[in-house]
Parts: sequence; C-alpha cells; structure tokens
Amino acid sequence: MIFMTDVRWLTEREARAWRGLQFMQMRLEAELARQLATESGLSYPDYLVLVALTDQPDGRLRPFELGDLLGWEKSRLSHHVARMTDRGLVKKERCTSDRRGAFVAVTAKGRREIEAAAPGHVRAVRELFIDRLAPEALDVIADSAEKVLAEMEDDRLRS
Amino acid sequence: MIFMTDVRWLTEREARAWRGLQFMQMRLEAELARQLATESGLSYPDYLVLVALTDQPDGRLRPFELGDLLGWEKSRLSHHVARMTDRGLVKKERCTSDRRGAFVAVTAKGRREIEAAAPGHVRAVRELFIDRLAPEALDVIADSAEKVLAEMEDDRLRS
DNA sequence: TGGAAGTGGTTGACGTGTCTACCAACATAG
DNA sequence: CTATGTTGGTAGACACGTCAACCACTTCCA
Repeated sequence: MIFMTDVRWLTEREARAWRGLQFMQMRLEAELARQLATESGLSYPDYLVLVALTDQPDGRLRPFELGDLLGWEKSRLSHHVARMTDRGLVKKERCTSDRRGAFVAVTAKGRREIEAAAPGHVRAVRELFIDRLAPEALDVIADSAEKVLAEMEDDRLRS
Repeated sequence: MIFMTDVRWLTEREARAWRGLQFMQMRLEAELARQLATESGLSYPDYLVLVALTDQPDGRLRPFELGDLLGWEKSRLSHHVARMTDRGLVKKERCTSDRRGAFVAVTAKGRREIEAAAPGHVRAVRELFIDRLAPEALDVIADSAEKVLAEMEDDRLRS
C-alpha cells in the first residue's frame, strides 16, 4: 500500500528543470505554429507530414509507416490525412500488395507549399532555439532526449 | 529579398537536439496525460489549473493572473474554466473591486481530486524524466530553457 | 465631463487529438 | 478449408486550443 508520505516531491532544482522545459516547449510550439500559419497556409502538423513525405524518393508512405515516423497514433493520422486530402496537400493511392492498405502521397501543391514554408520555419527554429544555445548545451539536450526516449521504449517492450 | 539559398539548414548535430527534444516532449506529455487520465479523473490541463489555485493561500485567482501563471491565452482559459466549472472542480466568484472581473476558486471536490492525483503524477514525472538524467544534465536543461524563454520575452518587448 | 482607448472576460466557429468501436483483409494452426 | 487472432485503416463522439469578434467596465485625458 502506497501512502502519500512516500511521495518524493520534486526538489527546487528538479522543479526548475521540469517547469522550464514545459514552459519553453509550450512557448516554442505556439510561436512556431503562429509563424507557420502567418507565413504559409500550413499548420505545424501539416508541415511535419509534408517533411516526412518529401523525404521519401517517391514522395509517399504507407499510413502506418508515416505514423511510426511521426510518433502518431493511427487514428490521429487518419483524421489529419483526411483533412489534408480535402485541402489538396496529399492524396491517397491504392496499395496493390496489401488490399487493406493504402499510400499517402504528396501532391504537386503539397510540394509547392512546403518548399515555400520550410525556409521561414527553419529560420524561426534557429532564431528562437538553436542559435541561442551553446553547441555543448544542444548536445546535452540531445543526449538527454535520447536517453529518456530509449528508456520509455524499454518500458514499453518490458510491459 | 531573401532567397532559399540563404537558409542555414540545421546541421546533423543541431537537428539531433531539435528532433530529440520534440519527440521527447511529445512522448512525455502523452504518457503523463494517459497516466493522469487512468489514475484520476483529471486531464493534464485540469491538473495544472488546480495546482496553481491550491498554491494560493485563499485557493483562488483572477482569471488573468491564472492565465499569466500558466502561459495560457485568455480565451483558452475561459473555455477550460467553463468545462471545469461544469464538472464541479472550480467555481466562479464575484470580484467586488472591479465589476468586470471575477475569481476562479477551487472547490472542495477540486481539492480532493488533485490531492488524490498529485502523488501518482509526481511519481510518473520522476520515473519518466527526472530520475533518468544526471543532476548536471537537469541544470543544463533548466539554464537552456530560461535562456530561451528570456530571449523570447525580450523579443516580445522590443517589438 | 464625456468620449476614446484600453482591459477583463466570454462566445462561436473551426481545426486538432484521443478513445473506442468497428470493418476488411491477411496469416496461420488445426 | 475454416476458425481465430492480428494488422491496416476508418468513423464518431467528445475534449481541447486558437482566432476573431464581442460586451462590459475602467482609465485617462482633452
């Protein structure tokens, strides 16, 4: 039986990291979303989908591959792809090898829009985040993220 | 005129930090939200609101103060408080000194629910994040977040 | 003092994300 | 071959977040 007194509350030092991270992330996402929305017709999720698709040689992916790449659940992906299809940014194609399946493919319009949006987005990521931190700090952040993600993955497999 | 060739794309080192951070944050938020939802009746936003209110001596705040504390826009706050009011977690009170204004106050039920939810949430934050990183890494993260946030604030004031 | 500008807060419409349930096709063990 | 479980994907209901418009009150200054 676990009692409340067993809880190890966060120390001031720990809380500073946790709250800081939460706040930074919230502000960064909001600012980047705003920037994308005003300088292009894309939302941040749209952008991520189009990056993943245009990284492929044939500009298309099976939905489950795209979902794994982005870390999205299949339902979310399905909804989002439907909205993007309505706006003509992507289209669906039949999959001949598995009749359940499909492909999500970037359209010409999708390519035009992401090529227009990418420079401004990358510039914003630099100005807001990358160029404000020392390379060593970026390495610590990258190492930390990989560690945390790897251990979450371990947990998932063990359960 | 800015040409695409002027864009300084992210180096592999920079992209590792940026993508890692994004992914970690996404997974952490999802996992914490899931944990809160299953072990209590609260969503993550509910939790944040209740923490802010119960931190106050009188358990209440003006909506704009609460919004500043959480970094939320007033519209978001208004919507969320309305939903929480419907569920009896908070209630609104009149503000006598400014007749436009109001207070958002925790109810007894709200207190009970957050006291029940907090230990599990803090335990999850520790298990998923805090306890998996060295204190020095946490300090670097805290410093980085404060730097990024401070410079965003500077930008905001300058513009 | 009266009107314009600013502040506190709400609302509605709409895009987004999650959960649950569901259908169709595949894989495979008997 | 067929029953059973698994995988790929969709659909609806609902919670959440943003934007723009709005109302009510306050502030301030001509």
